[in-house]
Amino acid sequence: MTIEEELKGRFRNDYHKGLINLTYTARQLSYEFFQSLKSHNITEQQYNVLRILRGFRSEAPLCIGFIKERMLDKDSDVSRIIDRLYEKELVSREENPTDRRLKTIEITEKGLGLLDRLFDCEKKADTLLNNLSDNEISELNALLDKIRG
Amino acid sequence: MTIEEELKGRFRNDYHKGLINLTYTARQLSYEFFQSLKSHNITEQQYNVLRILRGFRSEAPLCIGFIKERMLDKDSDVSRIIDRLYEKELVSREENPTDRRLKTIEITEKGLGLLDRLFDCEKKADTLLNNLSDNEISELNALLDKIRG
DNA sequence: GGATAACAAATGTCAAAACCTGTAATTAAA
DNA sequence: TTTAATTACAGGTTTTGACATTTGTTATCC
Repeated sequence: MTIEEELKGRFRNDYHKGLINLTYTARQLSYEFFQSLKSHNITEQQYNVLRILRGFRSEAPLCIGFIKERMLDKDSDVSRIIDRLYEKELVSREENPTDRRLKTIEITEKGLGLLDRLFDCEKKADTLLNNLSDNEISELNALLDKIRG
Repeated sequence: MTIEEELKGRFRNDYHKGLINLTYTARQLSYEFFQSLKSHNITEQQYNVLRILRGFRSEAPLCIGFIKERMLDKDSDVSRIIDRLYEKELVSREENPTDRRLKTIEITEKGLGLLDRLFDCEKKADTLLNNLSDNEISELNALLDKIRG
């Protein structure tokens, strides 16, 4: 395994190793999932926007700035990502009547359907952590929560 | 913290949460580091290639395919990333005399110097895990190693 | 009320990169 | 020798990040 090669004994300390280890493990695990997005004709950023739109539906109406704040990459060009989702009819976009500077973005039924079809891919991704026991998973989550403070 | 909002109680199970938690935490941590690359006029992928070139110098000569295998994104267009590094004189590129299908890529002194200057950024990144004690870091590394099998 | 600032989104422009297809050169295998 | 496989690279499209500017709208100040 090529990651292992590089992870072998090249670290200043455990903290250094921890950071690299975290990065590599996370990317390795999500790689397969992100690959599966391709066959559904959707990109990683477009998926992230859809996920945000679904996850925060209870806080509607959602505007572009709200989505932007929640993207991991703060400089992402959400206006144009929405453009592409709109063309695929995965989101709707309307003027907010109470503040016409804002646009109200919603995930459509078609968008929800796509996320549902991706659910199988997501579930398969869960099994990537099967090497850990229930206790170990809880430990991992506790440690990660603590990292973020 | 917006990640926290989204991490709140929307998971099928701890394994699901573990995967998302891992992904988000890793991206959050590396975000700052990759931002610092910008001021050094180098992109994330270009940094990854340079790091591979330095890390595996003992296994020279390194060809493009070798680098490609070790990139986290297996579909990355290493030929053209090398093009850009070559233009900046951060790598050299020569024909491999024993197999002329291959190109021998090496990091230059200028490239090594750039990585050295990035060392401060890397050290600063180590401190991102300071919320964890020595013991907790060891635990984390052990868990991550176990995930990858 | 009217000028002005603040704001949200869209738009323009460029570079980096993923992705796809294909091709040329070279080597390996039949 | 002919055929197949390998390796790098080129052309082209699309997405995205990065940064600046513009447009329309709302809020604020006098």
